[in-house]
Amino acid sequence: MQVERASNFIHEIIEDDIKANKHNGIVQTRFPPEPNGYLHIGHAKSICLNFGIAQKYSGKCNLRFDDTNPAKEETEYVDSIMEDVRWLGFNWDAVYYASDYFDQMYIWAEQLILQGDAFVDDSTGEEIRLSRGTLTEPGKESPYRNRTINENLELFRGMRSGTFPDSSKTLRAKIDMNSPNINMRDPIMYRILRANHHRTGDKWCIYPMYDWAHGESDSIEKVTHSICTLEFENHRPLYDWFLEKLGIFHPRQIEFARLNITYTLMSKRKLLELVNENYVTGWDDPRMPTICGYRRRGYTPESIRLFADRIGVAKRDNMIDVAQLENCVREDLNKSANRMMAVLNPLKVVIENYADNFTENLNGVNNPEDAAKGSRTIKFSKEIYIEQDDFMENPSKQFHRLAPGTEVRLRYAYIIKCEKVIKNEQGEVIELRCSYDIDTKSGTGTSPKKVKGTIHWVSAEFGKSSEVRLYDRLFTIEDPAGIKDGNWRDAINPHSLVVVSDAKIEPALSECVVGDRVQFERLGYFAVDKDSTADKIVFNRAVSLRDSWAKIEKKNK
RNA sequence: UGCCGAGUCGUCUAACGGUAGGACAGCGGCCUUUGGAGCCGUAUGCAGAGGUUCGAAUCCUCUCUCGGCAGCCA
Repeated sequence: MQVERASNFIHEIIEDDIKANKHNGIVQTRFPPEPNGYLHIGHAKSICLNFGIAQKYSGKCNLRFDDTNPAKEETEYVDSIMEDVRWLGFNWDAVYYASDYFDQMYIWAEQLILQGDAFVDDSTGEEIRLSRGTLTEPGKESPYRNRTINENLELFRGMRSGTFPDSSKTLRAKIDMNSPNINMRDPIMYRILRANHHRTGDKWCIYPMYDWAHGESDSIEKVTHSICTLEFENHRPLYDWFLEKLGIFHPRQIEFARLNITYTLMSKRKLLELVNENYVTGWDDPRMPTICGYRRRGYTPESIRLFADRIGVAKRDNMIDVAQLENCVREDLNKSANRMMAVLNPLKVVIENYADNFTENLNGVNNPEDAAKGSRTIKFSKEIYIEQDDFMENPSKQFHRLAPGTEVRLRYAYIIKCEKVIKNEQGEVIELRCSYDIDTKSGTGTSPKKVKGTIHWVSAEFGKSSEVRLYDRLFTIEDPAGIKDGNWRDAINPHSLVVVSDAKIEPALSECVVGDRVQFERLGYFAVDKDSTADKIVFNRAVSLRDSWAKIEKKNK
């Protein structure tokens, strides 16, 4: 799909730079995830932005794992991140790891020590916290701040070689404890931490902090535009300070507002908790806002890219209506998904005047939006299932479906009339007896008869059984992250998953394979889940169709 | 209370001193063998107050509101 990229303030900056021949007109970006969790749709926004810029301006975009904290990072996450970026449809120019640069960073750290711009601090974590000051009060200088260059160098080498216990010392940039920007109050560059790193193993016992690693990694990669989210805005002075002190290639950091979606949580930490506390079945649970969750649910990469394009990029905080995302999914799937028939809540219908043991082959169009998708044969028989919702014993005037004595068209088949309603002892409707009009067969064009409604159905004889999982928003309130008093867990929607264990599907549907996406006519878009077995295929509802009847019903209440 | 940043329809997003436009959501209608899709129409917005200007969402001043920052996380 051709995604037209709307212009935004970052594109403008880049276009100005190109015009000014900055960096000889070269554009280099990067997507820098920390491999400590799965990617979510917020990352997708960033991925589309960074890779999209590379495409638009004939530049390059790297994938770089920001793996400076071995305590949290795992190879499992690295693998999933690469899979998700590829699935979204992007190819990186190179894969790098911040850990690839540990040696270079170490050399640069010694350079700063030599320049008198960094020192080894023996203060404890508590002491550092206390001396940092507050938002309104300046900090106090560490008593170790004025060590000699040689002493600092010796101690720092000791830190690296494992002479000192974990957390007993840090390397700090020597900047300004009075700075109104707390990030500039002698920020920590290295901490001593004996942890096995997913790539460097036990080679290092000191690890660089984000601020000390990020800009330097960008610089090594000659990133021209280092795009990150708003919470790093206050870090930019420090980002620039390091690069200036080092005198190395200086990328420009640009911040944009991260994505928020209604009824959705977007923090990796909270998503991890949802997984660990079994509120969902895993990172790829179709209710999760993760890339793999959406993938499993049936969303397409195109739909997510379209969404990223539609929502734009700016600096103001935002809360995107989840309907916006769902609309993108519908828009894409409407074009690409084949139509099939499935009945979620079956109500048996016996067509009394239809011959016993007779069947007919009907023709169903696979996709009215795409003639190339062809058609299929659907078998019709005397006993069928229709949707319980498509029958109403005492209908309102606006109800266009089946009711006692009324007529409705069966999609691709005949017009039937409800002759008799059969109920059980509890008074529930369990079966309908209908008659069909042989002159109304679909496609013949011979019948002058018009009916207002057309409903879907599945042959009782030829249909198959299926499990269908209906997903709804995971949270009951628009901004679960914004809950002040109380727990976001309280806002979890207890009905976010409804399992239909015995849905009836037309035979062609049972031939679908995992990942296939189809439209169940009049119901929504569904995707075959990986839990499917040879005996039972499982469908996930990606998104329902727009339901104007539901709207009418709602209004009448 | 310090610093940084942001305020445009309900929600997003455009406008670069010259008619406030688009998308989603809403509403009304058309069409329809999916109450789908599509099509048409429609309401709602420049945080406030001053100023500069022939003309301000845009430039200036003040005010208000919201967000971020006090991890050896990123």
